[in-house]
Amino acid sequence: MGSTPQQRRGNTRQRIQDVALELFAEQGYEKTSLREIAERLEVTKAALYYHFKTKEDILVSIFEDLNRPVEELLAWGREQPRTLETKKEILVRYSAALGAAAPLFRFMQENQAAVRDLSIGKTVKERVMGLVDLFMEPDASLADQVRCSTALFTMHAGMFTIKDLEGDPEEKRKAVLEVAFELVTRAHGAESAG
Amino acid sequence: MGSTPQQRRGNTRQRIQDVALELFAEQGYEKTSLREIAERLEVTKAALYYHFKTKEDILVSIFEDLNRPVEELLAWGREQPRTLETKKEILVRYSAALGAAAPLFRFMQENQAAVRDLSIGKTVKERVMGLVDLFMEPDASLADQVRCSTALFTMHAGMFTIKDLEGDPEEKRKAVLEVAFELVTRAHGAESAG
Amino acid sequence: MGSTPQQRRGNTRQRIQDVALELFAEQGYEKTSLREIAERLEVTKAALYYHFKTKEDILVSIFEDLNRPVEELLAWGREQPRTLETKKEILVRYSAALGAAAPLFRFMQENQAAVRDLSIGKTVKERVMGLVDLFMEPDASLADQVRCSTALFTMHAGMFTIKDLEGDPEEKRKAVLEVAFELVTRAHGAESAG
Amino acid sequence: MGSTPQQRRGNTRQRIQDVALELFAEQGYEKTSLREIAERLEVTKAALYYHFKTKEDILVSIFEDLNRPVEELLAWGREQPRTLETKKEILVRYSAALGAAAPLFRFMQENQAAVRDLSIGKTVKERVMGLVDLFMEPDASLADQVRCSTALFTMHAGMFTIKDLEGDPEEKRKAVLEVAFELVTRAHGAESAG
DNA sequence: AATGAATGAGAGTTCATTCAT
DNA sequence: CATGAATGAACTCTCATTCAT
Repeated sequence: MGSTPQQRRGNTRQRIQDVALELFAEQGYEKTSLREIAERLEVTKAALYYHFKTKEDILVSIFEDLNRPVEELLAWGREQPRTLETKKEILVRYSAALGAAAPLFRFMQENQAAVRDLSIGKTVKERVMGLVDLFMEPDASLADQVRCSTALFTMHAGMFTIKDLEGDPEEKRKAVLEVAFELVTRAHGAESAG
Repeated sequence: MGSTPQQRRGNTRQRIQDVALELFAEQGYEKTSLREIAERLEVTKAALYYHFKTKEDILVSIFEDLNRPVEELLAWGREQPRTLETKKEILVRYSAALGAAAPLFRFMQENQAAVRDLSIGKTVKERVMGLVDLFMEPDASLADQVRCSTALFTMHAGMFTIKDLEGDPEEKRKAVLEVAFELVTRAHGAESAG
Repeated sequence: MGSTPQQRRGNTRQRIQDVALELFAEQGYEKTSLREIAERLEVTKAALYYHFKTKEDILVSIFEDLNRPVEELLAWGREQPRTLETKKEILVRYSAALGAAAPLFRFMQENQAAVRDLSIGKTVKERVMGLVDLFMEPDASLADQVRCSTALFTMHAGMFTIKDLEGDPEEKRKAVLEVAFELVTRAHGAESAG
Repeated sequence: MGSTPQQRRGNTRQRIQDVALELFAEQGYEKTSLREIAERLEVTKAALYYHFKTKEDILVSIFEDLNRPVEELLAWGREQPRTLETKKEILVRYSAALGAAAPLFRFMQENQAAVRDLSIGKTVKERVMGLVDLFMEPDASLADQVRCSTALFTMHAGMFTIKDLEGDPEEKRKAVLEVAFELVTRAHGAESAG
């Protein structure tokens, strides 16, 4: 059963993306060869090149597809009032976005050096900085800036560091969110109170 | 005068490590070739093999040298009473250790996928988990476990994420420590108070 | 209005030949890929295969079309008396034939190695030798043989070497013809006078 | 007894150049693969890359070695008085230079398109134009310019076109020279007489 | 303490070509 | 009249590694 050659027709592009992301996340970008991807799909390397211009292009296409929700979140966040409620809502939504594209974000977390040198590097950096900006008050102290960065980072780390902790995944996600809330709340309160 | 060939004699091993670490941190482990290292040192690739058995061995030797303080910190921490004071002292010392070997830790942070597959991967993971254990109370809640992980992670992130923030490096280090303190304190207080 | 898809209908074959020749002349036969040809025509590679059996077949078809006048000139020449007047007339007609299919002859001049290995190679060589034979007296001295070859070659060279010289193209063509006349005349005179 | 591996040591670079030139001249630059060169030498492709940076670099190195006499001839020619005697002497010397590096010049003649796109293309063109300049009087008529170009071109053609004519090679070389003399003499006389 | 010469394996990429639709 | 999808073979080039000297 499964996927006969006939059934596969027309979704090869998608299947390449799926397998590639799986392998990129598992082994890293550099260590994953196109031969490996092709073999796992039972097509030839040349078939990959029918669908994508380069190896990098495979990653770019994955990124563009899966990163869109984050992009939208960023746009949404920029139009909201800078309240604590908004910030919490952003964290909740971000957590959902990360969960929905976990392999991609795990990959980016674990291959920062590789990603930095790729064409998506610039975008990734801008996205992260854009999000941190949504949490940060204009005149935030250094410690508060660290708190906001850390809040975001905690969630990224939650993708894979925390996965070694035992416990129900959903509860872990909540725990991560709780700590992120805490950090952002503190950073928020400090300014509005000060 | 700089370093004439004569002066260099006998410290080639050290120079290889320095250049290798620099390049590993800059470009990643996989993307750095032995040719590149050799060229920058103006020796041949074969010379590298006189001093090190393999490419991986170069990294291992760097890691063994620069990770020693962390190893010692871990040993020390395990003999201390599990007080909040101890935990804070560990954070202070860890911060110093990270600062002293910044390129290595930046490298490990940005190349987690590569490191994981190398022989040092297991050790690195144990080291991190060992440190987190020093902060964690035996019956800590999930949220507290996240707090402790995050405290450590905040410091790693401080190596490179925070470097984009403006401000005096020393003050940034303090700000990072402050947030880490906060997280560990909360995790500590929750248990002893509960 | 240019060439809308509708207008293009039915002359795709011709358009392929045009674009292919243009690229072959520009970049050489080997360096020109079918992908490139197809892209420039905004059709798929498979479309090329609807009209031509192979890449080589494209070139063959171009050659067969554009070389016909030379073929006819050769046949005509063979039926004429071997006078100096005839020889000059052949040169004049050959010059016109070259001018009318300049890109093809430039291509052949600049890609002799490639042409030689293709199926047209044999024909091309026979054509050139056939023409030289029309100039050459049966018992011509070696120097006269060289003169006749050179006369023809001068005209080929005129396609592209001389194009770096400044001056009106039409005048250059005449200058080339003049020199070719000279060479053929000398070779002719030597024999008839000797 | 032929070339045992021991005997080969130390002249591999030279042998690569020899075999490469042979194949380039035989089949063209593009159609000659590094695999082919390596196989004929019974070394691996990687060995070629120990001695040369790229495929193109192999050709460049051959060109630099074998083109030197032409370079020197050009320099010499520029310091001589612009007499007919000088021009003839240049032709004689050029003929010798071409004969000494026949495979290279045959290659360049038959692969003009490929050569043009390579890094040596510019140099080749300058060399030819430089030589033609040595023959050309400043105010030469178009026909005389063609004569001078043709004189040079005749010699290049002599490398391979004329090789189909029967006769002793040395006598053919003389015949070619004779025709070249004639062309240059006419171009020279026209000006000094005019 | 180091080099020169080489290798085997494999990388990413491109090519002309095929064929069911 | 043409496309979409794919292939097999080949390409140039780079890599970590070896070893006699």
